[in-house]
Amino acid sequence: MSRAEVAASTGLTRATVSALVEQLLAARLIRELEPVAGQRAGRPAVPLTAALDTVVAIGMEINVDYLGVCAIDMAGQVPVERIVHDDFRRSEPGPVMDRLAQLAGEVVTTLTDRGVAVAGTALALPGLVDSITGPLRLAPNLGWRDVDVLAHLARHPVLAQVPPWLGNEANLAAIAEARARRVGGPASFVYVSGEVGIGGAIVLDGTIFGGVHGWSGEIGHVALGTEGSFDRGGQLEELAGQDALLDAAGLPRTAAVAALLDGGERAERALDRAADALGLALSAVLNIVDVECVVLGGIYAGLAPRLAPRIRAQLDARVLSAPWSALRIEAAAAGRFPAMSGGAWAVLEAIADDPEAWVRGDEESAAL
Amino acid sequence: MSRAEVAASTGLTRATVSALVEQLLAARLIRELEPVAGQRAGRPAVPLTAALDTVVAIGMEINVDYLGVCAIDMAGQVPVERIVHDDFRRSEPGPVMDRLAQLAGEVVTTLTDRGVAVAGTALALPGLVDSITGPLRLAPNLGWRDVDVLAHLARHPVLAQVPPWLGNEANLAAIAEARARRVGGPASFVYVSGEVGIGGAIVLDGTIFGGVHGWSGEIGHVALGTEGSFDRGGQLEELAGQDALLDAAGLPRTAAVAALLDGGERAERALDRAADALGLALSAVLNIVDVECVVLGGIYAGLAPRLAPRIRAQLDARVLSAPWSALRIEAAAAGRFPAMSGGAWAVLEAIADDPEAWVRGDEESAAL
DNA sequence: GCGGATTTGTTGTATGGATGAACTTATATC
DNA sequence: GATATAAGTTCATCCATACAACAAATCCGC
Repeated sequence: MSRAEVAASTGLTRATVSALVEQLLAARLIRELEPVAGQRAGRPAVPLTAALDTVVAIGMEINVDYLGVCAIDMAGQVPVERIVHDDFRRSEPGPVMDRLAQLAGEVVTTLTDRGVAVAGTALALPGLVDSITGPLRLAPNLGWRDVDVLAHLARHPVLAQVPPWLGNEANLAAIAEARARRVGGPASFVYVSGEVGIGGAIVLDGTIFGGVHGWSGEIGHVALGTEGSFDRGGQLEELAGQDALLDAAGLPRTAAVAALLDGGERAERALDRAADALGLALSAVLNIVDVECVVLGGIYAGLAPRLAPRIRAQLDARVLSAPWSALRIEAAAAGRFPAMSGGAWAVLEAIADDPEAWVRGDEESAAL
Repeated sequence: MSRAEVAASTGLTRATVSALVEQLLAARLIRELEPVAGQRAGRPAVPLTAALDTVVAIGMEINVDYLGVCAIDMAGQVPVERIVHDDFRRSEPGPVMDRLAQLAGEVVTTLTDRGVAVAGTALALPGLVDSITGPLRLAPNLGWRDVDVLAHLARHPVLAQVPPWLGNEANLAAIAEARARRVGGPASFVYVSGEVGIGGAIVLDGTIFGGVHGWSGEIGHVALGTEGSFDRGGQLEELAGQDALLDAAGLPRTAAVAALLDGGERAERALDRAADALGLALSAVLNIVDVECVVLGGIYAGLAPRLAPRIRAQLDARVLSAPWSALRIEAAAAGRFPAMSGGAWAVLEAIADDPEAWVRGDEESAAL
């Protein structure tokens, strides 16, 4: 996309676009490629692309059985990725956060030594985070409750410089998914993040729909199967979460989820039941928020072909608008650790949305 | 609110605000009140208010047992309101729309004769409307399906001049409710419209959350009570809709809903069960979209004190974020026929959002 | 191989919406 | 009545963008 194309698609003049591009180049947010003499007559256009490895954001994640840090640049490249596998069920928050901060500190210093500007950091957590700064209210599968993550991480000097944005794991993963799907215009979908817990997020035109506190999309806790009375009835997570699935299939909880696909009759029944439960919960979601696409992420990504038909049957039967909606059920397209890269991407997107603020801030810190 | 206050709260200078106010006054969108010598020293401020009876929008509605037309001006006054009661269950679309058009035509000509500018019209329908122009896909309780409302109404010359925006009854009612609640900043809530059907809408910061087609909020069709299997299970509307409620209470369907409040033991049980069903469905809504307030409208407005405790019990038990959310369950505050006035209000809000476009359009039509 | 057509990017000058400071108007207070 | 205070207006200035002309780099036809 050249200056002239930008001008044509935005309605600004080429002169204006040139001036703006000048600033972005100076800020190292974009770069020029070699002009490629096309088939058309006229002076060849200078293609503009996101800059490579000049400005990065750090994405971090603490999840049930791993923690990790990655960096991504404006071009979406991942110059660094560090993962530590461990079991954090019922863990002590302090030491876990210290390990993360340690890892993140190493990554940040490595990058700044290479002259790369670190624009910001983000941390994905499997629970309810109160705004992007607030405490982690509840992370059921870690066993954490009311943890002031930001205050703890600020004790580490490197992270105090770039205090992380906190976000829900599923919400940030959905951002990564939205990025992966944004070819041909922004996407709208419901993202289902299947892990030990089941999270979710609603994306409209490429933007997360967070709600008042940012706690939208908790589809794992939608009530199902009330058995005729309204007093009982389990939630989706208890029926279709990773542990529930493996238990129902008679497999050990340490088994790979892929084992379900040729796990015999019990596994088949477990998958059918999980798909029905997912379909029922998703029918509620789609009656409430009108989107046309369900994206299955986490453990469901690999199971998507197996689950989709039964999910679709529930949706077709129960979603009022189904006859006029081109409902789609798809496997997630974002890579491994989408929450981590999604968080980093959110930071970079904020810069892309308001490059002026970043340029100003950059000059200020240069002046110090 | 004076020019100086506007300047202070927007960050613009008083000079700029004065210039803009000048235009709005010329367009008759706002008016000046008498300066009131306050307690403060200094020149008294000239209060500015929405103009009265100079620019109006027409709100129309076709519902199951009435149709109507009203006009409201920028100040929210209702200079005209015309209602016709009738039963439109399983009606023929054509004649019903003709009756509405007839009524609307009279209202419009009356107003224009008085020198009032009609900014636009809106029509509320109890069903799925495909965008604000598109056909009415489905109105279950009217028995209408795929009706091209706009084309039919355009056959009436007066309405062809001001083609209506089409909208879902619950969505437009929620707009009226948002307007009634916008004191002290925009409101976020889930609106439940209890009628023969149960509609709903999600409002975030005063804006309807429509989704891809504008079909969000169909909570009447959320599935409940699956009896252990996922194949069966009714929807909320069948359990807590007006007809279901009256049937369960052993009352005739023509009875007033208020009769339930002292309808004996059967009515009590029916109300309990409806409240539980509403609570369960709303728990799904609140897990999926994070808002803190549920507004009960339609028939539920009058029943709110009776229903709220049981609804709240369900929400507290089932909404993951309930412990950190100040959940409120309230009766609707908008007046009678909220969908009608909400539609009209939506038209006026569009003008308030972009007064320049209206001023331009006004000058154009004056030039003709 | 060279002039014309074509498209890109840049360099001016012009303009419209907002700013900021000074000014006028209208009140309260001492 | 003098002074302080606040509201609204006037006017010179600024800044981002538009507009127009130009330079640069390619393709095309003869």
